[in-house]
This record gives sequence, structure tokens and C-alpha cells, in this order.
Amino acid sequence: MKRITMKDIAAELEVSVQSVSQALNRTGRLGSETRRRILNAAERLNYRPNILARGLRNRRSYLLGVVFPFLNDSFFSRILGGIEDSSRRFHYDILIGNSFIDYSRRSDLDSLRKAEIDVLERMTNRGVDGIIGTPNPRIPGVYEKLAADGAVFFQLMKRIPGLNTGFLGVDNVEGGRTAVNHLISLGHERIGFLQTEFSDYEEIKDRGTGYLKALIARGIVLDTDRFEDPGDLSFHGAGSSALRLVKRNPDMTALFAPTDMAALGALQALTEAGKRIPEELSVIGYDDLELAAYQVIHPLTTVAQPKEELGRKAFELLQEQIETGETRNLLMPPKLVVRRTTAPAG
Amino acid sequence: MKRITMKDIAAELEVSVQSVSQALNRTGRLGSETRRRILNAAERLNYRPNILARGLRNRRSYLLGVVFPFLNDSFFSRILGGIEDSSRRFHYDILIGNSFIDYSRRSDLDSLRKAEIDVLERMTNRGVDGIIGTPNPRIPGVYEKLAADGAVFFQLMKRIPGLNTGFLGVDNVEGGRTAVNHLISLGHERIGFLQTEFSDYEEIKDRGTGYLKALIARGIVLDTDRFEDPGDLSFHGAGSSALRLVKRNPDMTALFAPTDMAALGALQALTEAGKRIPEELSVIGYDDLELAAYQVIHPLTTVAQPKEELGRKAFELLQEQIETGETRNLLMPPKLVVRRTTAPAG
DNA sequence: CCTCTTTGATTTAACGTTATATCAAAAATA
DNA sequence: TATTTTTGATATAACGTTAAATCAAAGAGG
Repeated sequence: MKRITMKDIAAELEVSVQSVSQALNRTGRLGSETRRRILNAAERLNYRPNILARGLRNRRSYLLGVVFPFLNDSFFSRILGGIEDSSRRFHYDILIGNSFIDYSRRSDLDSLRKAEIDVLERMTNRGVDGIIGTPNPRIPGVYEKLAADGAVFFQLMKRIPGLNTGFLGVDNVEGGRTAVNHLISLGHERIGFLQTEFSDYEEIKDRGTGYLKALIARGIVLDTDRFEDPGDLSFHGAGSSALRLVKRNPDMTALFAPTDMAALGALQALTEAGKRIPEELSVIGYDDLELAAYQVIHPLTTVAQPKEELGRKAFELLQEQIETGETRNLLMPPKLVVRRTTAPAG
Repeated sequence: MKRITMKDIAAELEVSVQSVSQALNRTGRLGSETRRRILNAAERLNYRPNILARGLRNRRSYLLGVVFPFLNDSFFSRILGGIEDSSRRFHYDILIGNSFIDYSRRSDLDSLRKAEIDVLERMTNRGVDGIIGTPNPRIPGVYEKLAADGAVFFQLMKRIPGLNTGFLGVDNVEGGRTAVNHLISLGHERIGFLQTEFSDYEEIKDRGTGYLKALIARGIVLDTDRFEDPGDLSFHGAGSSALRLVKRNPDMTALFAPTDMAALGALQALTEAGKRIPEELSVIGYDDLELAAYQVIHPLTTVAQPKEELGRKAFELLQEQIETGETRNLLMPPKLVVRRTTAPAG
């Protein structure tokens, strides 16, 4: 049950621990015969290196921290998948963390700040070599001290103004331009835009800039103030915004919604109001969520599995198992969610 | 830049390292004045414990491994969110890993096995206290040796027959029954079921069992062979299956699709074929994917952000930063995805 | 045959922590 | 006052690994 260490191999073969290390890492000079014997024994005894010890000694952990606002979001989880894909090849492992940033709501900044600092500290305490994170621009002073804790930081998607670390994002101005150019190339000129009401939602602002630039570049004259509607961009909020916009601009032939969720909300509200899409009004979104790809005629009646709850419970059971050695088997009940694809038999 | 250790604090105050440890952990006996001074100095010097070292010494890492088939799937990422939620409270950190199990396809078992063993080994090598995983029943012998590597294993959602560790799942028989009972309570009797063609897709089989049990319990006589269609349950596969099913059973009034993706595919194909949902045919799914909740009139034209690519690139840039200290800022171009919500201006 | 180099292996020390044992001084007891 | 107990603090060792220094023996060169 006890894990085999280099010491065990050394004892077994009556060589020094250092020789074992050298054989396993092909460093130093070691006779090929000795090396062979050690490698054999390691295999036979099922030796596994202790990366904690190695990291302690080498001051290099091959551990990466990844901090995202949400862990239960398919957008970030796909990015995470990409990170994992690359990092595995270089033998890095990934520590994940959740910073709970809710961009859309004005939540309690101070507790968010605490949570964010907490995640980062836990990671640096584990000696991560670096951290990839999507920081919250509303909470300053969190990442500045990271370097002092000895970790390299990298900003993904969002950046804190003036924070001089690496950064990777998507060109939102270009994205806005791309969307609107597509509409223009289809012959549209009176194009609406769903603006955000939150002042620090940089991405959306940028997409709006792209919208304006595309119009200007094609020489389209438009009272853009009239064709923009600042709303909250949630599914329902965007629906209301879209409705207001068509009412104010009966001549509008296309709409740019700067997120897919907003586009979907608009689509739904508009259709309900009798607009034929895309014949009467073209709509373009942004993000390419999984949602966007499918045609979902109606909200689906379905049986729900309690996903977050499953995660929480699994942790509890595992912890119990670690502490007491007791194993338990449990089944959770699924739950019916009635929406709009089921009706009484006719 | 260098991290402060207990040694530094000890030197600063001219006390022993052990005293520092005792003060910080409130173990042993230490004068309250000395303790106070140490705590102060720790605060002032921004001391952070090295969890690697602590883990090495204590043989307890407070690290958890989580291994899922996919990392880019919103289903598992929500479970992950739940695990994180609980584990944070108990000061556990989470190491994530991807086992790349593709249930629907007959992929190369041997390389899958290698990948799966690799993830698990990397985790045990890091000294995780336990691992939560969704194992692949098609690949035996992977988890059996885990205990030998010194880790506690816990099975989530899927279980390997005969592997005696803890397990948490959802009751799929009950779920199938719930779905079908809902249909029956709406007055439906001739209910179809989209069966899987893969023999080891246990969940689906169980949901099918629930379907049968619900029928029997209500005394409904049905030629279930005629009302089942074994297909691949992908969006398109399910569409074809559903079509075959209605053709074979013109009197069918309801359909149970054992996954939401299948339900959506069926919905789309059925609507396209002129069926009115839910008036002529009720459809119920399973999973409650985010997709299921919204009404998406048409596949949405949108601007895509290259999510996986962003993750991969972010890793590369961070790695470069770790190795060379060079920071780079990069913007990736978004990409237009034309689907069905945009049309030429009329 | 005596240095000089090369080869193969070992010893030492360190990474940062903490449990255990130890020790000196102070306080309590006889 | 002599002895025991308590208190406060330190020294030692260990967790598993590896870089650097060391050492002995074998080969090479004169």
C-alpha cells in the first residue's frame, strides 16, 4: 500500500539513492548495467515519482493555475479544454479556480475581491509556475501583487488597464466589424445595435465600435443614436430592447446583437411579435455558443439531472471516504422539467 | 521576488523555525508574546505557506483530482462547478484532467486506455488525496490499480462493474419512468422510444427500462419492439430515427428521447417533416442541457470566438513567459459563421 | 612505474515544513 | 531549600527528490 520511493529501490539493489535518481532521469554518469538494473527494479516495484518532492527541490512545479469567472459555463469550459490540450503535452497539470465574477450584476465588490485573492493565493501557495486568468477589471489591485507572490500571470479575454503581463484576447472591434460587414454585404443599411447599459463591459463597447466603423467605412449615413438601444443583454432584456428598437425604427432591416444570448432573446421576442426572420429582419449574434448552432423549435420538456448538486455531493462522499475509509453508493433522483414540447393527447 | 519562508521570519526575529511553525499553526506551547510577534512579522513580510512542503511532510496534500471524459462540455463543467463549490470550503484544491472518452464512437481502446492511465498517474504522482472520476466501463483494469498508487477513488455518473469504491449517480431507470409517466399522465399511450445502438451505453438502457416499467405499471399494452428504434442518438441520427418511428407508427402520439441532443434532433426533423409539436406529437428529452431551455427559432448567424484555440494559445504564451520572462499581447481574429438568421435585404 | 584523465558511483546538503524529543528556566510543591 | 512540575522555546530528524561535490578505481599517456 505504501508508495515505493527511490530509497526503496536503492535498498533493494544496494545502490545509492542518487544512482537511482540518475538512472531515472538520465542525468550524470552511470554504468549502463547499473542503469538497466535500476530501471528494471523501478518497473517491477511500480515506482512512481513524487512530484511534490521534486517540485520542492527544483522550485519548479509544472503546475498551472487557471482562474475563470465561472466553472459551469460552456464558453470557459471550452477554453479550459484547449488549455488542457496543450499543457498536457508539456507535462503541466492544471489547478482550477473560480473567481465568481458576475459581470452583469453589481455584486458586492469587497467579497468578490476576497474570493478572487483567495483563489490566487491558494494557487501561489501550491507553487504554480504560472496562472492564466480572466481578471475582473472592476476589482483593481488584486493581480498587481501576484508577481510578489512569485507567480507569472497571464490575462485571458479580459485585461486590467495598466497591468503589464501577457494578454490574449479576441479582437472585438474587428468582430463587430465582421458582423456588420456581413449584414451590409447582404444589402442592409438600416442596422440596429443592442448596446449594453453597463459602463465597464468593454467587449460590448468594442463590438459597438466595430459596428460604427463598418458603417463609416461603407459610407452609410445612419442616425446611430436612434438605432442603438442600451439594455442588459440578458435573454429577456435583449428581447425588450429589440422590441423597442423595431418600434422606434420601423424601417430597420437588420439587427446586430453583441452576444448570442441577446440575439436569441431578440429572436424569440421578435418572432412572437410577428416579425418573420430572416425575411423581414436579419439578426446576427456573437460568441457562437453551442446554443446558436441548433434549431430548437420549442423549449424542451425534459428530465433534469442535478448537475451542481451531483458535484457537491460527490465531493462530500469522497471526503468521507478519505477521512474514514467508508465507501458509499448513492443514486440521486432526476427531476421533471415541463416546458413546451409536451401536451395532452388529442 | 523571493518568497518569504519560515526561516526568514525566524531569522528576522531571532527565534527558531519551529517556533514560527508553532505560532502559525497554533500547535505546541508558545508564549503569547512570542506568538504575537511572529504573527505580526508573518503579516508584515507577507509570508505564504509552501503547501508543497507541507504536503510532503504531512503526507496529506489537500489536493483532489477530477477526471472527466470531456472538459469542453457544459454538462461536466457544471458538475465541476459543484465540486469546486464544496471543496473550496474545506480548503481542497482541484486538479483537473481529461480522459477523452468518446462514448458514442468505437475509438481506439488502447490509446484511450493509455491516456486515461496517464491522467490518473499524473494525479497520484502529485499526491492527490482522492480522485473523482467518470470511468470508462469499456476500459477495464485502469482503476483497479489506483489504490495501489495510494489514492482514494470515487466514481461519478458511471461505474465499473465490480469496482468497489464509492459511487454517485443518477437513477436512470427512475428518470425514464418519470419521463414516460409524464407522457402517460397527459393521456398518451402509444409512446415511442429512441433506443441506442451501442451495447454498453448503460444509462440509455436504464432509461429504456424505466420506459418499459412505466408502461407496465399503468397497464398499457404496447408492441414496444415496434415503438423502439435503435440509432446513434446524435442530433442527426436521432432525427432519422424519429422519422423512421413515425413512419412505422402513424398512430404514435408521444416520443421519449433519452438525451436532449437526441430530442432536439428529433424535434427538428419532425418539424421539418410537417409534424406539429406538441399538438400532434409530444416529445420529451433527458439531461436538461442549457440548449433545452431556450427557443431557438433558427440556427443563428453569429461571430465565433475560437475557444479551444484561445486556450491552447494562452498556454503557449504563458509557457513562453515562464521560460523567458517575455510578455506578449495578442488579439485573435473572430470568425463569421453564417447560418439561418440573415438574408439579403428585401 | 608514475601522473593524468575518465568513468562510475557515493556523500552531502538543500528545498520548506512539522512531529517528536529535548532542554533550560520558571513556577509549584514538599 | 530541595525537588518536582510546568512552561516556553529549541534541536533533531524526516518527508522524497536532486544538484553539486567528492571519491575510488580503471585507463591513458609519458
